[in-house]
Amino acid sequence: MQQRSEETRARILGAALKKFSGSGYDAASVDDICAEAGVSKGAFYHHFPSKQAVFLAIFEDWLSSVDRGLELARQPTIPDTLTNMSRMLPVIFTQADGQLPMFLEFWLQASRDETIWKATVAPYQRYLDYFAKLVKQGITEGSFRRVDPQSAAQVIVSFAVGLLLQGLIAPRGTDWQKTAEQSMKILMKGLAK
Amino acid sequence: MQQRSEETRARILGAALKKFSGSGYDAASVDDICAEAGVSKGAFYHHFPSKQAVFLAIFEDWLSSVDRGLELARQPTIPDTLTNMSRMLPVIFTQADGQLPMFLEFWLQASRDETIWKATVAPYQRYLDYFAKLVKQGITEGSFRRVDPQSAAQVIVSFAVGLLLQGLIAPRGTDWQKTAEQSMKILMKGLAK
DNA sequence: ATAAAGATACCGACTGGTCGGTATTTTTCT
DNA sequence: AGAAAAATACCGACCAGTCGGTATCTTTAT
Repeated sequence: MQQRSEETRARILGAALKKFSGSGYDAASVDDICAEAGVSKGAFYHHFPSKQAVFLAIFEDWLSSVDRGLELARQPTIPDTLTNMSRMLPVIFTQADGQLPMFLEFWLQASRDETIWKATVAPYQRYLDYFAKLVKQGITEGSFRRVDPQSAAQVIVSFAVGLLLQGLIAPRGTDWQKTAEQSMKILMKGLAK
Repeated sequence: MQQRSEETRARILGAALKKFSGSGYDAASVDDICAEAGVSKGAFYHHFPSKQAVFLAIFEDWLSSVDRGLELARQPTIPDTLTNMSRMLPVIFTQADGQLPMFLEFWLQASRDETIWKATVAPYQRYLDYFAKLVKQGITEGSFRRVDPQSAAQVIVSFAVGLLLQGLIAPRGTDWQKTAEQSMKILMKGLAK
């Protein structure tokens, strides 16, 4: 069976995640990753056609986990759902820990690399639509006033992304739990009927 | 007179800006920058101690220009001031054009590099305080309800940063003028009395 | 059952090139 | 002349990806 093969592949992915997180995509060399994984360079290129491919694989895993998280946050009413989602942000801060810079770097490359751009824009659009749909539901259920769902979605995504970004360089022990909650309250008030 | 010297320095800065914008900090090599500037490597290292120093110089110039822009946006009332500032965003999109990725990359490095971190966190705090002060003024002037100024400032900054970030990968042809305005309207409503 | 044949997984030295930075020499300016 | 500015040549480290070859597992044929 390809038991060993699969374990090697997993080891490479794990090591790559660790290295990418710690030093960034560029700074993490394939040799580093191989060393971390306890695997030869040959094995690396046997399982993945390129360094970029490894990154893409990690990225897609992460997208799935976010999707799962979003679905898990669903509540009977839209405002409750959004509030619940805002509570996830601090969790992401700590859980994704050093992974944030990595995804930022990925985003960065997306603006320059055709391949990565395609892998990024699609999910981005998906999230935008996702939140637009949520807002629309919020309107029909009577929670929100009749705002433009697209714009509202953009505000929400901007806000989330901005908060994440600030998490990168925020000084010492900022209380993100409180910040996220307070912020979402303001946002919600702006949407509320 | 060190007229020529100053021109060389300016040429290096200009070329560095162009190259950093186009390909990013890492990808833009010192050789590239020198070639673009029509200057030798010796000249480069005569004027700047390192590649990073050049970046820092550019960054500080940029900060100054943002400061100037913010002051220029001031209006009699705080909501008008903020709305006015939101109108600046699309301008930044087009004017800063390819420069955005560069600053994003800078931000990224800030999370890993001690030197850069210091150069980033201070202005970041400054902007946070700046907007907190604006919000506080908005409250005392009676435009805003009694929100927590710190949180409100965080929302504003998050929102701005998030919008900028989205500008990087958004499908071309997005109407940022409208998006920014609509978004700010929602935000304002969330803060309004 | 088992040996031969074939496929898959893995190894690590090596390539061709890039990079930031330095040491040394030449030009320019006062 | 002599100092500042600029040009050139060079260094050592590093890096993504390649390649010839080996080990290990799976399939096939007797």
